[in-house]
Amino acid sequence: MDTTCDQHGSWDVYLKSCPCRDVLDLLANKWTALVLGVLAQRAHRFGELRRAVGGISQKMLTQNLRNLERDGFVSRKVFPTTPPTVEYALTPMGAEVSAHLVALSTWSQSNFDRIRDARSTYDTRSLEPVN
Amino acid sequence: MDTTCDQHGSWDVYLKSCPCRDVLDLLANKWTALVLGVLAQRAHRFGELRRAVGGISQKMLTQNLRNLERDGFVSRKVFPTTPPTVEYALTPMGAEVSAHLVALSTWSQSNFDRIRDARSTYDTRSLEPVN
DNA sequence: CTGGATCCTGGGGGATACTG
DNA sequence: CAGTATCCCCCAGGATCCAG
Repeated sequence: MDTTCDQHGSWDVYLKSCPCRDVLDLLANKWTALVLGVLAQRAHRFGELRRAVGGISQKMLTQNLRNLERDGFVSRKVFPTTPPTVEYALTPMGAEVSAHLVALSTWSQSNFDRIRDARSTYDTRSLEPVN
Repeated sequence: MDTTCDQHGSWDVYLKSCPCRDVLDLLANKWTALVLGVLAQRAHRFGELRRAVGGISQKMLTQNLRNLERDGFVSRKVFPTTPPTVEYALTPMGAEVSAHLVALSTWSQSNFDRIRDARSTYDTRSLEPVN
Protein backbone atom coordinates (compact mmCIF):
# COMPACT_ATOMS: atom_id res chain seq x y z
CA MET A 1 0.00 0.00 0.00
CA ASP A 2 0.97 3.61 0.19
CA THR A 3 1.18 4.40 3.85
CA THR A 4 2.47 1.23 5.39
CA CYS A 5 6.05 1.06 4.17
CA ASP A 6 6.74 -2.34 5.76
CA GLN A 7 5.81 -4.10 8.95
CA HIS A 8 9.22 -4.42 10.50
CA GLY A 9 9.93 -0.99 11.85
CA SER A 10 11.62 0.26 8.72
CA TRP A 11 10.22 3.16 6.74
CA ASP A 12 10.73 4.58 3.31
CA VAL A 13 10.73 8.35 3.46
CA TYR A 14 10.43 8.51 -0.31
CA LEU A 15 6.89 7.14 -0.11
CA LYS A 16 4.13 9.70 -0.17
CA SER A 17 2.55 9.06 3.20
CA CYS A 18 5.44 7.65 5.15
CA PRO A 19 5.02 8.81 8.74
CA CYS A 20 8.62 9.92 9.01
CA ARG A 21 7.90 12.63 6.48
CA ASP A 22 6.66 14.54 9.50
CA VAL A 23 10.06 14.31 11.08
CA LEU A 24 11.87 15.33 7.93
CA ASP A 25 9.50 18.26 7.53
CA LEU A 26 10.32 19.38 11.04
CA LEU A 27 14.06 19.03 10.58
CA ALA A 28 14.06 20.50 7.09
CA ASN A 29 12.37 23.61 8.40
CA LYS A 30 13.45 27.18 7.79
CA TRP A 31 14.42 27.65 11.45
CA THR A 32 15.21 24.23 12.88
CA ALA A 33 18.83 24.09 11.77
CA LEU A 34 19.50 27.46 13.34
CA VAL A 35 17.66 26.79 16.59
CA LEU A 36 19.33 23.44 17.13
CA GLY A 37 22.63 24.93 16.07
CA VAL A 38 22.43 27.52 18.81
CA LEU A 39 21.36 24.99 21.40
CA ALA A 40 24.23 22.74 20.36
CA GLN A 41 26.61 25.25 21.88
CA ARG A 42 24.88 25.44 25.24
CA ALA A 43 21.45 25.63 26.86
CA HIS A 44 19.62 28.89 26.28
CA ARG A 45 16.72 30.75 27.79
CA PHE A 46 13.89 31.82 25.53
CA GLY A 47 14.93 35.42 25.08
CA GLU A 48 18.55 34.49 24.58
CA LEU A 49 17.58 32.03 21.91
CA ARG A 50 15.37 34.57 20.22
CA ARG A 51 18.25 37.02 20.02
CA ALA A 52 20.75 34.38 18.92
CA VAL A 53 18.65 33.36 15.93
CA GLY A 54 18.43 36.62 14.04
CA GLY A 55 15.09 37.38 12.44
CA ILE A 56 12.94 34.70 14.02
CA SER A 57 9.64 35.90 15.40
CA GLN A 58 8.49 35.04 18.88
CA LYS A 59 5.60 33.05 17.50
CA MET A 60 7.72 30.92 15.20
CA LEU A 61 10.29 30.28 17.91
CA THR A 62 7.62 29.10 20.31
CA GLN A 63 6.05 26.93 17.67
CA ASN A 64 9.34 25.36 16.65
CA LEU A 65 10.38 24.72 20.23
CA ARG A 66 7.08 23.01 20.97
CA ASN A 67 7.43 20.73 17.98
CA LEU A 68 11.06 19.99 18.73
CA GLU A 69 10.16 19.24 22.32
CA ARG A 70 7.31 16.97 21.33
CA ASP A 71 9.53 14.92 19.04
CA GLY A 72 12.16 14.63 21.75
CA PHE A 73 14.90 16.84 20.31
CA VAL A 74 14.71 19.59 22.89
CA SER A 75 14.10 19.58 26.63
CA ARG A 76 12.29 22.38 28.42
CA LYS A 77 13.06 23.07 32.04
CA VAL A 78 11.03 25.60 34.02
CA PHE A 79 12.44 27.30 37.11
CA PRO A 80 9.69 28.62 39.40
CA THR A 81 11.26 32.02 39.80
CA THR A 82 9.71 35.37 39.31
CA PRO A 83 9.90 36.44 36.63
CA PRO A 84 9.78 32.96 35.14
CA THR A 85 12.94 31.33 33.82
CA VAL A 86 12.75 28.66 31.13
CA GLU A 87 15.77 26.87 29.83
CA TYR A 88 15.92 24.97 26.57
CA ALA A 89 18.56 22.35 25.87
CA LEU A 90 19.28 19.55 23.45
CA THR A 91 18.35 16.03 24.38
CA PRO A 92 20.78 13.27 23.41
CA MET A 93 18.61 12.62 20.38
CA GLY A 94 18.65 16.31 19.57
CA ALA A 95 22.41 16.29 19.71
CA GLU A 96 22.50 13.54 17.10
CA VAL A 97 20.43 15.43 14.54
CA SER A 98 21.94 18.79 15.32
CA ALA A 99 25.27 17.41 14.23
CA HIS A 100 23.90 16.83 10.74
CA LEU A 101 22.12 20.18 10.64
CA VAL A 102 25.10 22.13 11.89
CA ALA A 103 27.15 20.45 9.20
CA LEU A 104 24.64 21.76 6.71
CA SER A 105 24.62 25.38 7.86
CA THR A 106 28.38 25.37 8.26
CA TRP A 107 28.67 24.09 4.72
CA SER A 108 26.40 26.88 3.50
CA GLN A 109 28.56 29.47 5.17
CA SER A 110 31.90 28.26 3.94
CA ASN A 111 30.80 27.48 0.40
CA PHE A 112 28.67 30.51 -0.26
CA ASP A 113 31.25 31.93 -2.64
CA ARG A 114 31.00 28.92 -4.93
CA ILE A 115 27.25 29.31 -4.92
CA ARG A 116 27.45 33.00 -5.78
CA ASP A 117 29.56 32.01 -8.76
CA ALA A 118 27.12 29.33 -9.82
CA ARG A 119 24.29 31.84 -9.64
CA SER A 120 25.94 34.49 -11.72
CA THR A 121 26.90 31.88 -14.29
CA TYR A 122 23.33 30.64 -14.44
CA ASP A 123 21.86 34.13 -14.60
CA THR A 124 24.10 35.42 -17.38
CA ARG A 125 23.69 32.21 -19.32
CA SER A 126 19.92 32.51 -19.30
CA LEU A 127 20.19 35.96 -20.88
CA GLU A 128 22.25 34.94 -23.91
CA PRO A 129 20.35 33.28 -26.74
CA VAL A 130 21.85 30.21 -28.36
CA ASN A 131 25.26 31.28 -29.60
CA MET B 1 25.96 46.17 10.72
CA ASP B 2 23.31 43.60 10.19
CA THR B 3 23.75 42.40 6.66
CA THR B 4 27.45 42.52 6.09
CA CYS B 5 28.77 39.79 8.36
CA ASP B 6 32.43 40.51 7.68
CA GLN B 7 34.50 41.57 4.70
CA HIS B 8 36.68 38.51 4.34
CA GLY B 9 34.44 36.02 2.64
CA SER B 10 33.07 34.55 5.82
CA TRP B 11 29.40 34.77 6.77
CA ASP B 12 27.38 34.20 9.86
CA VAL B 13 24.19 32.39 9.04
CA TYR B 14 22.79 33.26 12.44
CA LEU B 15 22.58 36.93 11.46
CA LYS B 16 19.24 38.11 10.21
CA SER B 17 20.11 39.11 6.69
CA CYS B 18 23.11 36.95 6.01
CA PRO B 19 23.05 36.11 2.29
CA CYS B 20 23.66 32.43 2.92
CA ARG B 21 20.27 32.23 4.58
CA ASP B 22 19.01 31.84 1.03
CA VAL B 23 21.09 28.73 0.61
CA LEU B 24 20.01 27.26 3.90
CA ASP B 25 16.39 27.99 3.02
CA LEU B 26 16.84 26.10 -0.21
CA LEU B 27 18.55 23.13 1.41
CA ALA B 28 16.25 23.05 4.43
CA ASN B 29 13.26 22.76 2.15
CA LYS B 30 10.47 20.26 2.38
CA TRP B 31 11.53 18.56 -0.84
CA THR B 32 15.22 19.23 -1.34
CA ALA B 33 16.50 16.39 0.82
CA LEU B 34 14.33 13.93 -1.06
CA VAL B 35 15.13 15.21 -4.54
CA LEU B 36 18.86 15.28 -3.94
CA GLY B 37 18.61 11.92 -2.22
CA VAL B 38 17.11 10.35 -5.31
CA LEU B 39 19.64 12.00 -7.59
CA ALA B 40 22.44 10.79 -5.35
CA GLN B 41 21.70 7.27 -6.52
CA ARG B 42 21.82 8.06 -10.23
CA ALA B 43 20.74 10.63 -12.78
CA HIS B 44 17.01 10.74 -13.39
CA ARG B 45 14.66 12.07 -16.01
CA PHE B 46 11.91 14.43 -14.95
CA GLY B 47 9.10 11.91 -14.85
CA GLU B 48 11.24 9.32 -13.13
CA LEU B 49 12.15 11.82 -10.49
CA ARG B 50 8.54 12.84 -10.02
CA ARG B 51 7.57 9.23 -9.41
CA ALA B 52 10.54 8.54 -7.16
CA VAL B 53 9.66 11.39 -4.81
CA GLY B 54 6.19 10.38 -3.73
CA GLY B 55 3.70 13.20 -3.37
CA ILE B 56 5.61 16.03 -5.01
CA SER B 57 3.63 18.04 -7.51
CA GLN B 58 4.92 18.82 -10.96
CA LYS B 59 5.07 22.51 -10.14
CA MET B 60 7.08 22.08 -6.97
CA LEU B 61 9.49 19.66 -8.61
CA THR B 62 10.13 22.07 -11.46
CA GLN B 63 10.57 24.96 -9.08
CA ASN B 64 12.96 23.06 -6.83
CA LEU B 65 15.00 21.81 -9.74
CA ARG B 66 15.36 25.33 -11.13
CA ASN B 67 16.57 26.66 -7.80
CA LEU B 68 18.91 23.75 -7.28
CA GLU B 69 20.26 24.20 -10.79
CA ARG B 70 20.74 27.93 -10.30
CA ASP B 71 22.74 27.41 -7.13
CA GLY B 72 24.88 24.78 -8.81
CA PHE B 73 23.67 21.65 -7.05
CA VAL B 74 22.00 20.01 -10.01
CA SER B 75 22.86 19.84 -13.69
CA ARG B 76 20.25 19.74 -16.43
CA LYS B 77 21.07 18.09 -19.72
CA VAL B 78 18.64 18.26 -22.62
CA PHE B 79 18.68 15.67 -25.39
CA PRO B 80 17.07 16.98 -28.61
CA THR B 81 14.89 13.95 -29.10
CA THR B 82 11.19 13.80 -29.69
CA PRO B 83 9.57 13.65 -27.31
CA PRO B 84 12.09 15.68 -25.34
CA THR B 85 14.42 13.97 -22.91
CA VAL B 86 15.84 15.88 -19.97
CA GLU B 87 18.25 14.37 -17.51
CA TYR B 88 18.96 15.75 -14.06
CA ALA B 89 22.09 14.83 -12.13
CA LEU B 90 24.07 16.01 -9.15
CA THR B 91 27.00 18.31 -9.68
CA PRO B 92 30.10 17.71 -7.53
CA MET B 93 28.85 20.44 -5.21
CA GLY B 94 25.43 18.81 -5.14
CA ALA B 95 27.05 15.55 -4.12
CA GLU B 96 28.67 17.26 -1.15
CA VAL B 97 25.43 18.60 0.27
CA SER B 98 23.37 15.57 -0.62
CA ALA B 99 25.61 13.56 1.66
CA HIS B 100 24.50 15.65 4.61
CA LEU B 101 20.86 15.63 3.56
CA VAL B 102 20.78 11.90 2.93
CA ALA B 103 22.25 11.42 6.38
CA LEU B 104 19.34 13.42 7.70
CA SER B 105 16.58 11.51 5.96
CA THR B 106 18.24 8.21 6.72
CA TRP B 107 18.40 9.21 10.36
CA SER B 108 14.70 10.08 10.30
CA GLN B 109 13.86 6.69 8.91
CA SER B 110 15.89 4.61 11.28
CA ASN B 111 15.04 6.57 14.41
CA PHE B 112 11.37 7.09 13.81
CA ASP B 113 10.46 4.63 16.52
CA ARG B 114 12.26 6.66 19.16
CA ILE B 115 10.40 9.73 17.97
CA ARG B 116 7.07 7.96 18.12
CA ASP B 117 7.86 7.15 21.73
CA ALA B 118 8.85 10.72 22.50
CA ARG B 119 5.60 11.93 21.02
CA SER B 120 3.34 9.63 22.97
CA THR B 121 5.21 10.50 26.15
CA TYR B 122 4.77 14.18 25.46
CA ASP B 123 1.13 13.83 24.52
CA THR B 124 0.09 11.80 27.53
CA ARG B 125 2.13 14.03 29.85
CA SER B 126 0.34 17.12 28.66
CA LEU B 127 -3.00 15.55 29.57
CA GLU B 128 -2.18 14.80 33.19
CA PRO B 129 -2.41 17.72 35.59
CA VAL B 130 0.38 18.24 38.10
CA ASN B 131 0.55 15.06 40.11
C1' DC C 1 7.53 13.76 -22.23
C1' DT C 2 8.87 18.18 -20.21
C1' DG C 3 7.41 21.76 -18.76
C1' DG C 4 5.05 26.87 -18.83
C1' DA C 5 0.79 29.86 -17.45
C1' DT C 6 -3.29 30.62 -14.60
C1' DC C 7 -6.52 30.34 -11.14
C1' DC C 8 -7.56 29.74 -6.42
C1' DT C 9 -7.51 28.31 -1.64
C1' DG C 10 -5.28 27.07 3.09
C1' DG C 11 -2.44 28.11 6.22
C1' DG C 12 2.29 30.00 7.26
C1' DG C 13 3.71 33.59 9.64
C1' DG C 14 3.97 38.71 11.14
C1' DA C 15 2.01 42.38 14.35
C1' DT C 16 -0.28 43.46 18.30
C1' DA C 17 -2.41 43.05 22.73
C1' DC C 18 -2.99 40.57 26.96
C1' DT C 19 -1.71 37.22 31.14
C1' DG C 20 0.90 34.86 35.06
C1' DC D 1 10.33 37.02 31.21
C1' DA D 2 7.81 33.61 28.71
C1' DG D 3 4.40 32.76 26.69
C1' DT D 4 -1.07 32.63 24.64
C1' DA D 5 -4.70 34.59 21.77
C1' DT D 6 -6.40 37.19 17.81
C1' DC D 7 -6.53 39.41 13.63
C1' DC D 8 -5.15 39.42 9.01
C1' DC D 9 -2.45 39.33 4.92
C1' DC D 10 0.17 37.16 1.61
C1' DC D 11 1.97 33.58 -1.05
C1' DA D 12 3.26 28.58 -1.13
C1' DG D 13 1.60 25.24 -3.52
C1' DG D 14 -2.19 22.15 -5.64
C1' DA D 15 -5.25 21.56 -9.76
C1' DT D 16 -5.93 22.35 -14.40
C1' DC D 17 -5.16 23.54 -19.05
C1' DC D 18 -2.02 24.29 -22.73
C1' DA D 19 2.39 24.02 -25.74
C1' DG D 20 6.78 22.42 -28.04
